[in-house]
Amino acid sequence: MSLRIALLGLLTAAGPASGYDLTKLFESSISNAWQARHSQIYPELNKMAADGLVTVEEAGPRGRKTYEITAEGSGELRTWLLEKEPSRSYRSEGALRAFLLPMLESHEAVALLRTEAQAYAVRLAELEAICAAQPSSKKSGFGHYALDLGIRQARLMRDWAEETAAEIENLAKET
Amino acid sequence: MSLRIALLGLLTAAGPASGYDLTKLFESSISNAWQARHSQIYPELNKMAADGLVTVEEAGPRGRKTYEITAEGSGELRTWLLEKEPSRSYRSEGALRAFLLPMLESHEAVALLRTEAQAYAVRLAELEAICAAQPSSKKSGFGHYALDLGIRQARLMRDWAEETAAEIENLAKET
DNA sequence: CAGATCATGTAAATTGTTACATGATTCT
DNA sequence: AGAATCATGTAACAATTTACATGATCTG
Repeated sequence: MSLRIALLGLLTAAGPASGYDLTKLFESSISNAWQARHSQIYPELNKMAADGLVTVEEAGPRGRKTYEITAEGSGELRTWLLEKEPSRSYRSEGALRAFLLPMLESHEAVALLRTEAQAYAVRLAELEAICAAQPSSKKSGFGHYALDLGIRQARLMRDWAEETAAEIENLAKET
Repeated sequence: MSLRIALLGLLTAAGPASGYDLTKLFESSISNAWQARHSQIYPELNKMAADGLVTVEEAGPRGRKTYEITAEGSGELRTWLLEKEPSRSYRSEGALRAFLLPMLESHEAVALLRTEAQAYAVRLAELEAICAAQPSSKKSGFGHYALDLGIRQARLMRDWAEETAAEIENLAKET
């Protein structure tokens, strides 16, 4: 379901687009929130067309097909946002690693955490660059809130990894 | 792969356990990091036994089977932690909702965010209660770091939802 | 003894990843 | 002309969810 919602959202935010365009939008615009490969996107778009949520215009060079959201599609999206009970379930390899940290030697755990902190610092810088590049007029456009959330999350992970590394180092020193 | 790792981790943290026990441990201990249903856990344990990562003792009432991690299993877990490049990809319905917020009327978005903030406040309180109940001796045991991370994340979501609701409310007032 | 809980499984459907396959157009 | 990129798809496999199915043991 969420894939379908993400596609409807992108078609709302960016206007008519091809599967190829949407694949790239997944990478550039919404990758903080959801991911999908073209092999999942193309069949889903065809199903959505069959369900009347989008229209297809088969034209353009290289067999390009352009999809456009229909009124029914917009309705579906609104209903999902306003009426569907959100699923807050969460899967994260990073959190799984956090759970397992105590089975490592202190120095191993610290090294792992420092590497994580570094990776999240890089992501944070990337997201902040995107944010800075945004014209202030777009401050409330699509993606703005998701970007803010992504920045907060990257900062959280960086800080958590750094602080936890320091904490474990201190614990190790005491003994 | 991550399911297998989570199971090995739980068997390391909690000692020998049945599939049923592990199903409950997923809910109580590691739900912040990963989730799995019994229908996924039982077959996976059998595969792991076939691969020599755990041993099975078929005994106990009601056909209960007890699984114990082997040296090979521990090795697999350590290798995963220390050598596998972490995947930082992330899927979250909450972030998807954040992306889509601008398509709603201000008052709808604000209502949605306030509900989210409330839900995350509840989760935060639950996690903090678990943390407070923990004896200080367990401060560095399994789950401790994951719990800290979970608390930070719940707080982040609550604050983000609240602040964003306030921001949208202000923007709406200005016009 | 009835209801709750313990305990294990399988099947079908959905979702997501990786790999395979193909051809058109544009750019240098 | 050759390389890069645009553009679409399918197939096989892996992971996950939901539903179906069954029976043992404990508790009041």
